[in-house]
Amino acid sequence: MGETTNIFETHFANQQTVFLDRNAISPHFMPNKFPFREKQIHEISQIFSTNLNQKKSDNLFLYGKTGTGKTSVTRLVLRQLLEFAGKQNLPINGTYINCRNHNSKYRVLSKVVKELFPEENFLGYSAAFIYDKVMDGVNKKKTNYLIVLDEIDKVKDLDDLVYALTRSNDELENGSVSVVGISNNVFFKERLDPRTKSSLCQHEMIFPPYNAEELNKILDERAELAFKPKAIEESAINLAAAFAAKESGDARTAVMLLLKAGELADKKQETSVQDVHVQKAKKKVEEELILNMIATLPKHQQLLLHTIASLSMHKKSQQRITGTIEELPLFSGEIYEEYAKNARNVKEQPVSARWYREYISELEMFGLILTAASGHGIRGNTRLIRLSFDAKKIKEALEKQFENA
DNA sequence: CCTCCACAGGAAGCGCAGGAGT
DNA sequence: ACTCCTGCGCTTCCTGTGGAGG
Repeated sequence: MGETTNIFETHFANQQTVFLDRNAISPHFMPNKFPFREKQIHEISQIFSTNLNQKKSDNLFLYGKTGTGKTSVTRLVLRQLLEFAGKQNLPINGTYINCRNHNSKYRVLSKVVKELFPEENFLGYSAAFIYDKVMDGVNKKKTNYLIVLDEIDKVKDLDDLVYALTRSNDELENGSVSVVGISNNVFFKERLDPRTKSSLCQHEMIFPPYNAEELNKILDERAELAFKPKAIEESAINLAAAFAAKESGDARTAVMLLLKAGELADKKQETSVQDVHVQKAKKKVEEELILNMIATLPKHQQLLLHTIASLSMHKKSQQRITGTIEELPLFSGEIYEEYAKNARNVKEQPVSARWYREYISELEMFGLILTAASGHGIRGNTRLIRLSFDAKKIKEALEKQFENA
C-alpha cells in the first residue's frame, strides 16, 4: 500500500476551478442588491415604515412570474426593517412563511405562534386555541406583526385565514397584524372572494419579467462575485441573458444557466467559461426538464411514449436499409395497435382508442411529440406522429423509469 | 361520383376518490 | 362520522372529414 493519500486531498489540489464563490450563483443565494427593483423596494419599505410609528401597516399583495424577485426583495426589506426596529427598540415583529409547506390556516397560525412563543410547544392544540394564543402574544408584546405569505395561492382555506387575520385587528387592544401575500399566479387574484380580495389588496404591486438587457446587468453583477477574474467571457454572459429573456425573463434560470456552464467548464478543466458551455448548459437544463416531465407522466402515457420511441427507432433502421432520405412519421393507427400489444405484454389493460387520441393530444401539448394531418398520398384522415426529441434518449429514460416502478 | 377506409373529436355517461356540508 | 356532491379519468357511441379507389 505504501503511504496513504487522502483521495479527496488529491482531488482538491488538482482541481482547478473557474469559481471564486460558487455560492453567489446558487439558487439559494440572497443578494443584497436588486437592480431594476428600486421602485418596488421603495414602495414596500414605504408601506412597511408605517409600523415604525407603531401603527398597522396596510396589507400588501405582490404578484409576478417566478424569478422576478418578489420573494428576495420582500425578504430583504423585511429583514432590514426588523434589524432597524431591533436597534431602535421598536415593537415590530415579522415572519416569512412559505405556504407550500404551510398550506392551511392552522399551519400558518401555528408557525406564527411558534415565533411568538419560541420556548413553548403547541402541538395538538385546536385551531381556536392557537388563534387566541397569537392574539394574546401580539397584544401583550404590543407589537406590529407582519406576516409574509409566499405562494399564498397554496393555502386551502385562504378566505378563512385572511378573514381571521383582518378581524384580529378589531379585537386587538395593542399591536396589529398585517399581511403580505405573494403569488406567481396572475389569475389567482381574480378568483378570490371579494372581501378577501379587498382586504388583501389594500396595496398591490406587480413584478414584471426582466428583459435581456436587465438580465445581462444582473448576471454581470453575480458573475463578478461568483467567478474568478477573467474566468468567464462577456459573450457567455450575454448569451445566458438572451436565452433566459427569450424563455421567461426569469432571473433564477438565467443564474442557473451560468452555474451549470461553470460546472461544465470545471469538468473539462478549462480556465474560462465560454459560449459553448452556456449552450451545453442550456441543453442540459432542457433535457432535465424533459426527463422530469416524463417521470411525472401517468403510466400508460409513459407506455405510449415508449412505444412511439421504439417504433421511430425501428423505422429509422429500416430507413437505412431502404435508403430513404426524409424522416418517416408514424401513423396514429399503427402506434395504437403496437401500444395495446405492449400494454398487454406487461399485463396492463390498454386504454381505449378514443382516450389514446386524448393522450396523443396531451403529449403534443407537452411538446414531446409533433403531429400533422395526413395530406396527399395517404389514405384516410389520420395523424402523422413524430417524436420531438431523440428517440434513444427518451426510450432509455423511460426504461429507467420502469425499472424503478 | 359514390363508397369505403381510417381515423378525428364531440357527447353522454359511468365509477371512483376526495372535499364539502351537516 | 355520516352522506352528498363534484371533478376526474375513462369508455361507449356517434357523427364528421379527407383522400383512395373503383
